[in-house]
Amino acid sequence: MPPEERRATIVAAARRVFAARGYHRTGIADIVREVHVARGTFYRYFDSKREVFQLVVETMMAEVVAVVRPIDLSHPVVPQVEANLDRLVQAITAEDVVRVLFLEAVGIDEEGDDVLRAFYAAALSRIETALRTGQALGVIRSGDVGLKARLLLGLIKEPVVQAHLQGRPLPTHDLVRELTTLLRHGLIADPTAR
Amino acid sequence: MPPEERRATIVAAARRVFAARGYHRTGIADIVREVHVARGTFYRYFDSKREVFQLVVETMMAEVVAVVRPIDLSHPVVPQVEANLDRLVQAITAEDVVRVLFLEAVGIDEEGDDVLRAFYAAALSRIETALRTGQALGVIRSGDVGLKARLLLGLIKEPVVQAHLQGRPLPTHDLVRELTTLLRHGLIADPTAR
Amino acid sequence: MPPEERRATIVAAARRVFAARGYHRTGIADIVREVHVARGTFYRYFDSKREVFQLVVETMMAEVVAVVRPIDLSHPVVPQVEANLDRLVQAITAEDVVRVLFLEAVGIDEEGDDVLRAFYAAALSRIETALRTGQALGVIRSGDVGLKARLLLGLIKEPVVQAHLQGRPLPTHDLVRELTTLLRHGLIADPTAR
Amino acid sequence: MPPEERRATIVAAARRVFAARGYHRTGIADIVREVHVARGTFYRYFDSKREVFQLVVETMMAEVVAVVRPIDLSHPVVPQVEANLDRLVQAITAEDVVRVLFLEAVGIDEEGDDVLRAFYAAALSRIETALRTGQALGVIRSGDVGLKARLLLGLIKEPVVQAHLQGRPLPTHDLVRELTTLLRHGLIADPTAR
DNA sequence: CATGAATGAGCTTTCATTCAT
DNA sequence: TATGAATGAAAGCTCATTCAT
Repeated sequence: MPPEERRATIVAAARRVFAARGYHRTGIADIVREVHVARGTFYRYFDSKREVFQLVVETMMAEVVAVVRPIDLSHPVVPQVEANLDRLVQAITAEDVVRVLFLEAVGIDEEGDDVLRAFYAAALSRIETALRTGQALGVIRSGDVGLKARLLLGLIKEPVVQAHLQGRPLPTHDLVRELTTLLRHGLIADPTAR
Repeated sequence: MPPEERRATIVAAARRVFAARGYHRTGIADIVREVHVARGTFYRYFDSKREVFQLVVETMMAEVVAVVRPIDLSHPVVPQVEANLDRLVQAITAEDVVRVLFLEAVGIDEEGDDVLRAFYAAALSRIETALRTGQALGVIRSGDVGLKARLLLGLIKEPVVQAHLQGRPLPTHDLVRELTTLLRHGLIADPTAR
Repeated sequence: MPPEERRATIVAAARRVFAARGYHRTGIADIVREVHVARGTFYRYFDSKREVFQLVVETMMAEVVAVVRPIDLSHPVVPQVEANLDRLVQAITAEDVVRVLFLEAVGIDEEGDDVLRAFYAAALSRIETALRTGQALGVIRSGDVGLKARLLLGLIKEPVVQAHLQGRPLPTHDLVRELTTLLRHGLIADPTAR
Repeated sequence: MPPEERRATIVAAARRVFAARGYHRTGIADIVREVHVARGTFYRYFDSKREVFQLVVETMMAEVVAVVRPIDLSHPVVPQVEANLDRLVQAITAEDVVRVLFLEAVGIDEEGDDVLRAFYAAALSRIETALRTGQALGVIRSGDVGLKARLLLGLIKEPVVQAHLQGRPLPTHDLVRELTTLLRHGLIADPTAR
């Protein structure tokens, strides 16, 4: 098996195990058992447990980010935003993403927290930019975009996390509908326009 | 030092250490060093590290819950809700509460997750009841209260968590204002009427 | 409660607990719980767990020894020997004596082993003296009394220990009868016939 | 070093240490120091201290049992019995066997006691069968074989244990001779004379 | 390059003993 | 004298990481 492929296999296995058991309860033993590879082999591809975990986390971050497409202002904006929202919820609803990215990735160590911080900073900054654009276009209520961005983040993240915790499936479309309704009549500048 | 006081001292120290280092990076050694007490003394008061942690978590849950007062429908509702919100945000903004309750308490073990699940279930159920009352009074938009409750939870939790992660202070009043604005024009049945 | 009485109460409790749980599984906590006395009080009367245990052991040794009465050669010997045997078996059949003296007292530490050694040395020496007297009287087969004494000891101890281990009661009189028959005639039915 | 060999080395070391210091005074540290192996290595091969100890005990039991060969009734019985006796005494005279099997194995925990019980039950049952055969052949005195078996056990075990306790060597052949004499004729010189 | 046995620091927990009250 | 809270050494065990084969 070519190195890159082996490496990928290990990451995939690690992802599965981390998602199933969490970071702390996962041992290298669990990962190598899953890949059918010896312990030593694992350490040929990664320096530490921390490293694979970080890789898994960053892969997930990339996946989530990739799903959000830039808004093309020369086309109707709302459907694009809704499609983004839909894909985003879809992406973060995946069992392993919720568990690893939202529940396990936090508090491992300083370095891990840095990466997490950077991820959320980037996400928030992107939302803020979008909001500012919206304000300039007069479709987003004026005011502090920083707070608005964080509120938006919570609107998306929390239902997903709660559904995971309670072990119930989350109907993506219902969530998006409820969410957009909330946004339209609360965040949209001129609700009477509808 | 009377037993109850000593016990409280240990819990307090544990709370500080867990908040500073997280559950997994905290050793009994850290806790007893903080209280200036011998290892054995810790185990006179608690059966295990898990037990103190759970106690700290449940104490925090109680603190958070205690802050939310029942709404008296014979008085104006909005100020009461806003006061509740204000106190709630205040309570969960505390550094140690964010870290321990929102970031560390998750995924320790099955029993811990059960407690957490129960906590959120109770919180959501309380929010849902309030929403249903609001719907009956015609001040809350109709529709699934379950999803609405989760959205509300996210609106409150996420800004707090983000502020903690980014290490920035959260201006409670700004948050509450922003939040109520969002709620008024999004969740309130007929914004034009007001 | 006068000191001597208290001391005795503690020893008695210790004896019960040691008999029930063995030396290693017994904690000072178990003993003081049994006497309804504080830990500190225990240490006012004894220097260590080892010390009470040793006291219990030595008490038992004394009890066992006390039961064996000197043979009066001016009276018929056999009934006296049989009465001694009977009392001896009775004494060591007591649940606590078997457990503590025969099973737990061994291997605690060098000092404890010394006491045990001395006990058995005294017992064996007493048996040897009796055997020698018997030989002089022509009622005991000639030969090494050392070995004979050890064989005799085993004849008495082992059935008691086995009954304890298997949790079955030991019919004292049957044992003594079987034992005296063996001593009188051996186990082999008709040696001359072979 | 091949795993089986390493495992065996550890068991051998454990056996030595348990024999020298007893179960309770032996730490994993003592064992691994003896094998020149790290603590972790020990736990690669055994789940716990209890487990190796049990293995050592059961190995000894097997060794002792293996030494006793079935009697072939088509050949002279007495020499076969005496050879068995000789080998048996030889086997249990080994310093480590006496200490571990006879003195330390008792009272560790319920499971250990079960194994011990089973061992003695099997041994006694084997002796009883032999005695019954002997009775059928008319060479063993009639009467309860249960008690007789326990007496026999004591005749063999006790001299060995005593020799160990007193730190004196036990002349196997003398013991066997004395023992067979006792079995043949009893201890009393001339019972009919009285 | 792959293996898996070996490592050892570090963890939680126990418990005989001490000592201030 | 009696108390029981406090002590801390030491135990058994885990697991991320290393390294000889």
